[in-house]
Amino acid sequence: MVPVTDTPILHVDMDAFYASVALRERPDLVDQPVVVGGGGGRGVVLAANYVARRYGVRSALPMTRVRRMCPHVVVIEPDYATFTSVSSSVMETFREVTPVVEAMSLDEAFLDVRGSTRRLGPPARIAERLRSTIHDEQGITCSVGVAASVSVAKLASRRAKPDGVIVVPPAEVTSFLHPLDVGELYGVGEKTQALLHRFGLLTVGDVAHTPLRTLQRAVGDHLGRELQHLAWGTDRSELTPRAGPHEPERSMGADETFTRDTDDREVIVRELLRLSARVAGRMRSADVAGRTVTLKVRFADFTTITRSRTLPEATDVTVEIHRAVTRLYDALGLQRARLRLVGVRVEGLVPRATVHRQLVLGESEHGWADADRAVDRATRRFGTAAVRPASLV
DNA sequence: TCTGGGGTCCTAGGACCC
DNA sequence: TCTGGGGTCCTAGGACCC
Repeated sequence: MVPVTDTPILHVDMDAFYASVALRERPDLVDQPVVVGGGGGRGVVLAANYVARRYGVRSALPMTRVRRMCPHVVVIEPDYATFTSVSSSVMETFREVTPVVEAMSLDEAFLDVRGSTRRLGPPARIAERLRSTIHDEQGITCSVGVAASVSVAKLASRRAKPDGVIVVPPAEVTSFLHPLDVGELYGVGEKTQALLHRFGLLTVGDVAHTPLRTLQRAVGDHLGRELQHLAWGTDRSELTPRAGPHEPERSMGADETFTRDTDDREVIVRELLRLSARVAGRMRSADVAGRTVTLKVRFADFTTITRSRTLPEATDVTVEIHRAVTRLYDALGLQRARLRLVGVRVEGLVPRATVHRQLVLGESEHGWADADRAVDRATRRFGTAAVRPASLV
């Protein structure tokens, strides 16, 4: 007799992941408020431990505010190499339980345990087994939500935090979901929450009992339909196994906030070169090229605009990307506008092997591609700092 | 000296084609 | 000389997620 479960989806979410990993090296700090994030200037919180959360500190808060809220907070710089390696080990633990693992980010994944209950017992027991393995091997805690669908499992893991498990059987889905605020639903952020509240829709139950057409008039066809499913827990229950959060990327980009706002064209164009080189380098290591180049500009008042241009041919060449974004920047015709941030993104990525360049007679562009590849080789041997365009030295 | 950086997806209008 | 309709591409913006 094969045990059949009606709650096969597990959502496993590390508790305060970056902070928990950082604290493994600093056990002396576990009882103090600790955040991981960029400490200097304009950084924000990546993760806060539960002591810091008692002061109201949350992810994405500006560090300047955090220091006001909690003056004795300890700020730790993020160490992504360690985060990535802990994440890989945790994902490996997941795959010992089931091959059907859909990673959402470094610290979060869905598991389908339908095929594992005969060997390992009911989902709740599997959840506890995962939690104790991760705790023993990695020294960090996690929370698990167990349900029939992806979004109910995710909401359950959030409710289980920190360091707990919640199972929501099908018969209890509506009594679990309907009292929640609409803002808890996946896809409902600050704006949509406020919009729904203005329509008098405060809880998930309110959304569930609103006619689809009404909902769609408020939030659009797509989101309306989506919300109706989420409100009844009838969203997807099939997972797409994948190792990383975003496997074949559809776009690659880089942006950077200046330490101080600037209106100096030379500084801006140089920053665009640095960002173009970073993006193009990542594209080349991923063996992709892209046609649409987008410039992002954020002004001192935080308003943000984008300008994009689709090239005739896909490229992964630093100077071509840089030339495109510089033209877009100059076309803005900014005079004295102070910029807070600039960004470069390339979209429409395709495998580089599928790109066949139509070189115009007399064109010498391939020289730049050769130069980029020489830079890549030197970077691999000597490190990023060793090789860069002359104007960045 | 409020507000990072990496992404995804949706909407909407205009161009263009059949 | 009275107005269709669908599909695709491009651009810009916005919302959201981790």
